[in-house]
Amino acid sequence: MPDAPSPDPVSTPRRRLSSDERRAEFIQKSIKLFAENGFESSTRELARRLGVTQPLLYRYFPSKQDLVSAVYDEVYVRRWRPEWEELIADRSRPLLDRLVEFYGVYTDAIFHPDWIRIYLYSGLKGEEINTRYMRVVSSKILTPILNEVRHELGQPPREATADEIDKLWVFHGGIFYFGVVNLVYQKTAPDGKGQAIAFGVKAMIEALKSELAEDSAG
Amino acid sequence: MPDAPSPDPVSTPRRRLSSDERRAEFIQKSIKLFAENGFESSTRELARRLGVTQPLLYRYFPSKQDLVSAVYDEVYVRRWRPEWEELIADRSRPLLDRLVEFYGVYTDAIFHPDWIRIYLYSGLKGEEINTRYMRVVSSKILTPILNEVRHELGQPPREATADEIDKLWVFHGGIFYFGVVNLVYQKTAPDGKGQAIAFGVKAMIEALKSELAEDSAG
DNA sequence: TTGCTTGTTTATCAATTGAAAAATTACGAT
DNA sequence: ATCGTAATTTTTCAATTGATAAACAAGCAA
Repeated sequence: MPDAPSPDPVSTPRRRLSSDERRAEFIQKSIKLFAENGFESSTRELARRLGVTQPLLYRYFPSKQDLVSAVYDEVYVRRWRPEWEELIADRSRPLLDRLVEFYGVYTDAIFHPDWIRIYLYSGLKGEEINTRYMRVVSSKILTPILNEVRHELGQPPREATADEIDKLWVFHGGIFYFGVVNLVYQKTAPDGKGQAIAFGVKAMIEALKSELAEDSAG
Repeated sequence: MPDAPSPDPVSTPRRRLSSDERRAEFIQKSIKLFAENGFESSTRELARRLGVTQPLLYRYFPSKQDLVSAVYDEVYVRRWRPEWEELIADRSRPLLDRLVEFYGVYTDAIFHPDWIRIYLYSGLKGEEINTRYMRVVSSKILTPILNEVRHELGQPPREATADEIDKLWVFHGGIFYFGVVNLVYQKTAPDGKGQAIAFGVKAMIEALKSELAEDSAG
């Protein structure tokens, strides 16, 4: 007995795609499927959603793990925008403005069920790419923000301490977790996103300024 | 061919436990296993870790899902301390002190790989108990904190708006996510926990006060 | 039309899974 | 010492899984 009843032969007279198109379809549908059900989702369910038989997958990916890696690449690497770093460091604008705008566009990129869920699933799996991503956040977002706050205080840039980075994780994580809560509560339109970001950024800048000023005074 | 080589007959001369003890053992080992590998962990792996055969599980739990439910009960329900709510509301002490202490003991309870990972796994599964837990956090932690901040400003208590709760989620989530980051980075001893909490609480109180004062002025 | 390349399906495997039924054996009560 | 209850194991299923090999067919080139 074959595994799948195969696609409806009437509505789908067996279409044939180019190698590149089919591969891209596999990756896109995988993102949806893995985001929904985790990486233990079966290759048969994936094939079913594509209207294709399961062994076809192995024409494009030597193993399921290779498909997972392709998904990681699409989600983690391809969605990062290098201009984010420039936005944070643009001293022609007030810091508050910059950060509010940065978190606006950053969350526009990552506050999607796909992204957040794949991020969490891969983190729980202990995937190296997840750790790597967090180091990128630390070096390309958190450290630059800290530098900008220092600059506002007229302090010279210096190596960030572990405690300082921890504080920035509390702030950054607060905004991220706000996205998670919205997801869990199924708020389809995150109306409060803007004000939540503004609140977080303001609170962080003020608290950090007062701590950094304290340090240099003591 | 039997599935498991069964426990070493030398070191383990086949011990026999009471019904209650065995059941408790199943639950405790399940927490570890599910936290490590997710709820798709096999019942055979669980039995192997207990030094017991797999079908024994079904003497104690009608199905794997029943075991999962028992784990949820242990993690979500049994670890909650009702005295936390009193701690937050104890107006004989300064609010900052109360909140720093509360988040100290609260994170002592939940900043463990077991708890955090089971929380995340169950959240991704969309389990109802996870949503329920978040509502408890909202009503028993976030709303009370908001009330206390209002009281400090001499404002009368009133129903919290969705935006206000969102702001408190940003703060609370920041502290929670700090725990997640520590877990991912494998920091066995979360040294910076205390200062991260102090930073978060201070930042939140200040930012919230200034926003609430603004509102009542405008 | 013919033929070839390659996208796709069919058929099949071995391993793993949750679960049921029946046989066994530890151990406390008598 | 014997007996019976209940804890535990043995045996076995059917379903699902990732993966392979071979057959098939769509569509382009000659």
